[in-house]
Amino acid sequence: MEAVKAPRGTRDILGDESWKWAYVTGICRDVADDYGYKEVHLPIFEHTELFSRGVGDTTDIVEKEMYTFIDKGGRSVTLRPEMTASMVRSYLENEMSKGPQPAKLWGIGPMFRYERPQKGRYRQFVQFDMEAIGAQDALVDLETIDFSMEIYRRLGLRNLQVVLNSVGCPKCRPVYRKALQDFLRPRYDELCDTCKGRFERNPLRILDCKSPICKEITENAPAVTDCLCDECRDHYEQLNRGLEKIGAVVVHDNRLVRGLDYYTKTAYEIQSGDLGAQNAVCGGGRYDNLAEAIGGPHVPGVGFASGIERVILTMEAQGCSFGRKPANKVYVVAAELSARLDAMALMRTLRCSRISADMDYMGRSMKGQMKAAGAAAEYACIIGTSEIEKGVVTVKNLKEGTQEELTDEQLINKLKQ
RNA sequence: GUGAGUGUAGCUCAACUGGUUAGAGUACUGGAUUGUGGUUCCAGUUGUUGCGGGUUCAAGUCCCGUCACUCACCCCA
Repeated sequence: MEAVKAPRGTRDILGDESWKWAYVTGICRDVADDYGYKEVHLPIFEHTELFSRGVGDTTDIVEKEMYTFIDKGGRSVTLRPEMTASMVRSYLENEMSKGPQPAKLWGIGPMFRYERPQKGRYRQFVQFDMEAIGAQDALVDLETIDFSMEIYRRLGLRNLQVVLNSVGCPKCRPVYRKALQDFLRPRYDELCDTCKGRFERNPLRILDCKSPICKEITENAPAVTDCLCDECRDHYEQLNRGLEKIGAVVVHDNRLVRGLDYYTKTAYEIQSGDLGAQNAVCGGGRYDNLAEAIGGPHVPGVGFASGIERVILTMEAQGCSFGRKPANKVYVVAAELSARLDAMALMRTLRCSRISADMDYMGRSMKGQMKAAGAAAEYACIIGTSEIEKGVVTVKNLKEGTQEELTDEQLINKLKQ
């Protein structure tokens, strides 16, 4: 019988890689602390309704990418495809509006989307997510973008492009929508099949179409930013002034349309030139109508999500540092089989002093143990009958090849430094 | 969901147009060196050629199916 394998689009992150994850998520955590955001732990599955109403039931995510199932109580639940809807749900449910505003939250964890895997795209993937809920000031949009850029700056990433757009609000979007439809109508027949379908349902997405014909047709289409209402225009201008003030370089792209319905006003993406087709390392924006969509009062919010796999892929492509790879300080070598219990005791002493140590459990020869020591540790601590008699341990510096005899106490003092 | 490419040892890859018992490097284990690794030398272990079926005297090689991986479309982090 064939052994069971991990499901498609999932993968195991093993010891040769997991330390990189600890480094990256540690930096995300540091930045969140410095920006005054608090960590939250939210459920990995939610009522399906949260996403169909929040993300939008005509979006690809909800229409064809969700892991939805009926639980034993007959409820339809869904493995979260993104975190923002849960964040807003949590804000409402925990009455965070009664606390300091905006509520500044962050979280990290796995998301699930049923898609065909490719480079930088998995069915289970990890996102770092931050949200500022309860404020409509453009300064918060600015902080959001700045926050994301600061993470990548600290990680040492280069060649990133911040792509910015405003997608308007319920007041101006219908105006733009109509302007766009009027513009496209004369050449409707030439649009690709998917865009014909988008024409009524979500014409903004046509701007994002990669088919050459559609690209050509939309080339001179009216821009969203030309149709913004006064409020949205002000907001966008304030944000741009702020970005200029902090020296952020952004690219304006009127075609940037996010695939989630809840975005209003600010929409942005940070793209990496060192990924494949899935080049967005971060995506976010404002979602002033999300709270209402899921049955709450009007509560504005902004935030972004960043895909950790993609960040790590980009860092690897750019040769960025991941800090120090964890390695044992000491490998304890038992010169004879009879000394293994003493080796074990020494190892325990070291570990209790927070000196990382390991030893052989395979009954290997001394030579074999030394070889393992050389591959895994800075020092070899050799213990055998002569050491036991003298009450010492032979300590060998494996890089320099020097060695000396030390008591346990001397050894700990030496290695503690 | 669509398209293309790839599946041979733990890893990286060989095996001419189908032709003997599927090889090499690396890794691993032991030895040379009976208490000392990273260099060298010697020896040894490692395989359902992804899986299932078909064609053939003969299949790692050709055909069909299936699964997985990779890349792209789509979508997005």
